[in-house]
Amino acid sequence: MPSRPTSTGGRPLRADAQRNRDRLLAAAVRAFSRAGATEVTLDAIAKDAGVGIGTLYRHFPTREALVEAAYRNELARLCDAAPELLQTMPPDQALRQWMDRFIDYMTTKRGMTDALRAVVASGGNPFAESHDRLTEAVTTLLRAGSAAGTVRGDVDPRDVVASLSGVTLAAGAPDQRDRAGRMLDLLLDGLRYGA
Amino acid sequence: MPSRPTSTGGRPLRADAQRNRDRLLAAAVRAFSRAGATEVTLDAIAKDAGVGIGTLYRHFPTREALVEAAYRNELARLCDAAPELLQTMPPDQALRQWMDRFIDYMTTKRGMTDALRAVVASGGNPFAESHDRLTEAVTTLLRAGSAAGTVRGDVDPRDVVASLSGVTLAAGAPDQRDRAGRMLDLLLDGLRYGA
DNA sequence: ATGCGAACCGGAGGAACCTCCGCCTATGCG
DNA sequence: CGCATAGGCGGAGGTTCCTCCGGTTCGCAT
Repeated sequence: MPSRPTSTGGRPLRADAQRNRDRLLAAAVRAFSRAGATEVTLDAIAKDAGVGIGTLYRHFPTREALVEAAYRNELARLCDAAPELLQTMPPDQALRQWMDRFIDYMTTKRGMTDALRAVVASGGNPFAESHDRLTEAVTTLLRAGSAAGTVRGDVDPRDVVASLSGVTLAAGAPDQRDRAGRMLDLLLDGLRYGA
Repeated sequence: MPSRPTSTGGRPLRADAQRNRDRLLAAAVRAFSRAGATEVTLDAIAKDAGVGIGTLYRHFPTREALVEAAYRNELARLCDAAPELLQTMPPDQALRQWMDRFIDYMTTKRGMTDALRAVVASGGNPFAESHDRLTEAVTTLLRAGSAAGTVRGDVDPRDVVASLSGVTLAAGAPDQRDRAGRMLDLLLDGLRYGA
């Protein structure tokens, strides 16, 4: 089973298509880490990757899609941290810590919020992967808390993911980090209420 | 004290400027109620108002500014409803009801979310008015709840406003109305926790 | 009425976005 | 190996955004 190189399923990409896709992604990561993801022109990325603008749009129909794909790896690592946190501290603390990291990550990677909106808004196709991972991580944390009796058990993890993204979208600017923190406090209190 | 016609303070606008401003606003309201605020070109609004595009941009530097100004009246009415609600039901119910209305309003007026982001994000100049009114309404509701003992008293109303906008931004699509409702539940539980 | 400076008007124009479609090439088959 | 074709390539061009500045108008003081 030699790894299906394409991302969204379907039949494997043609060799040239795959090459171009990789180049685009590489160029995007380069560009995004140099400047905020919002202030990079897609034309520039396409040129840097050595492909036409049309090719970029075929692979990534929207700017958000490109950003999401560029950061997918790091986002996955963040999700992987959830089980690890649970091994070193009580569930409710782990939940809080993980959420803090999430916010930190989102506010750091400027332009990530663009992608986040898409990830959360669409149960749709292209973002399903990241969306599922996020939901999975939150589910794990919630279950552990519920089992320990420190978090109520009647909450849909997807609502929590949406709330998290709400915090990011509403207070995602780096200079509002403390407000985001207080919003997390509120959310966590809600998750504890009656538990 | 014959009413200062300009919106953001400073000296009153010159007569022609005021006239153009009014025309622009009228054209914007017309356009926004015909189609979603996101899919109207600013050039079209300017033309409809009979002014140059430059004039539009001078009065409303961003699309959000225009949207916010266009809806300011209705938003104010929403805020005015807070005290009235308090006279007909217990504070925590009033709070909930008011939040529901808020979400309804935001999801109805397509394109309003664009403005909302700006309203909340910036303590800055042009949105100060709406931001203050919103905060004021929430403060009223929170205080009443706190006095009645059904809402905790140690919460900054601005954080609640931000959370509300978070709900809108993350679940503002009309087909996610039920999710938004559950997110409100969570928020309200957080506001009750330990109260 | 008249003159003057401050403030406003308007649209030309450059930048970015995104679509659309004719050309080209990788891939599989005879 | 040579051909047919599905599928990918790329960039010209229409659209919208937003800025910038020369010309005009307003409002006040005289």
